[in-house]
Amino acid sequence: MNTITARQQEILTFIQQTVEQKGYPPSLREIAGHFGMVGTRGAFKHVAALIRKGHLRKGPGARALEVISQSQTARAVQSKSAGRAIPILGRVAAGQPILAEENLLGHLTVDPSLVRGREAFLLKVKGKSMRDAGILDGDLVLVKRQADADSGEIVVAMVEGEATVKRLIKKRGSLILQPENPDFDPIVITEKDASFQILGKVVSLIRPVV
Amino acid sequence: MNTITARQQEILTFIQQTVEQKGYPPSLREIAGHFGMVGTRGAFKHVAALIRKGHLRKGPGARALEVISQSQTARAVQSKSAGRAIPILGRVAAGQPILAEENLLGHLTVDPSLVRGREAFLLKVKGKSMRDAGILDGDLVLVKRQADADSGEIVVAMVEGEATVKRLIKKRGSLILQPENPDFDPIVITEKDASFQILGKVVSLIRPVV
DNA sequence: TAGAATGGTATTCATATGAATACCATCACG
DNA sequence: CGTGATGGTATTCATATGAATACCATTCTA
Repeated sequence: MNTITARQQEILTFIQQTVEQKGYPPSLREIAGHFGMVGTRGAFKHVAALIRKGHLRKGPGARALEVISQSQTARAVQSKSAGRAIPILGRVAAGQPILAEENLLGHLTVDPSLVRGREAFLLKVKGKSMRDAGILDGDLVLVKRQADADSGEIVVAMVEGEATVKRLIKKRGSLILQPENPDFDPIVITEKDASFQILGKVVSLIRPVV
Repeated sequence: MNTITARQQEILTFIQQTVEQKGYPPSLREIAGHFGMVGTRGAFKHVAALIRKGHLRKGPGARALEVISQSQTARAVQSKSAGRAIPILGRVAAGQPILAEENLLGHLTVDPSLVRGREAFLLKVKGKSMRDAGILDGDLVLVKRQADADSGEIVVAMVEGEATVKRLIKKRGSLILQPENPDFDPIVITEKDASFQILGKVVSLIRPVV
């Protein structure tokens, strides 16, 4: 049941590659066209078989194919010897894509176990506001992209057009960005502050001494 | 022209996250629904603006949105990149080869720029004696193997059968291992202490948060 | 203060797309 | 030797989806 035919593997690989390359899966007609088929029925049957065998998932609507096991195993295979190149950001300007080129300081290869699966970036920390959490000026924090976080977690957030690293405290609906240094004051986020945004959660730290 | 409004950034982030999570972009109606809009026109205009500003690309057919700058760097993130697998040591027992198997906790892939050329290992730090240097319990220090070091550098040294991380101070021929925490006392090395040995110099630090 | 850009509601339309029906060829397998 | 699974062609159909027209409120800027 879990066994897959050679032809089905071809189809699956093509779908996988298209998703990897363009960010969205091919339509049935694109699959059929790529393999020289005339109608869509052939491609449809293969896709149906792959869904039945658990290699694909189908969401509602058009072009809603999600690749299941293939990408997961591919990721697990990568985790052995190779690393992932993570972009290093110096600053994060408001109203721009986070990974805008002018902010990019370079890339650093990081062990996949530190960034399992998700989009991530490295941010060069400025200032000493998180000193007592062992995060010093110049450290690189590895940030997993997510729009929310749990209370007590250390996050990177946009406040007044600046990306800042603080501990997030949720208290009766209000948000506090808590520094880990008595010389600094907490930042309280009022509900209506639209400029506030959580960019991600700090999942690791890398300090290039010297 | 390249500037993006806050709302557009929200939309772009949502598209980005959906692609990242499911492997295909949301439809206009899914975007509209997620932001509480009624029709598709609002979402459509934002998408059009993002295409015009170069942050998205539109292929032929339905649900064929490709995220440009964001996903390209995100894709670069996914790309494999060469790193060096560095052994992680939990403890270092006296009178044994440093890399003895029983001490090995595993391996971590590290960017080559952090360990240029030399033999290196990662040591899992125990205790809080280097707290004020931002080295916390559980951190991994990346150690470059060398038998000596300059005064002021942070080193890993064997003292009384234990590997310890301290700042090395050289003073008129005598050696001091200086903690970075007032709760701990410096260790003074007498010249004839044969059990003392510098294992290497700390060149980087990696903290796997959580 | 006029005008452009943003960010919408309400509605409609053309079509790309998934899915179905009917039929067929090949191959493995008991 | 029949039977089921695979892998198709040819054709049709319902609809999810992108895109358009018309209109409006707000904000920012020249």
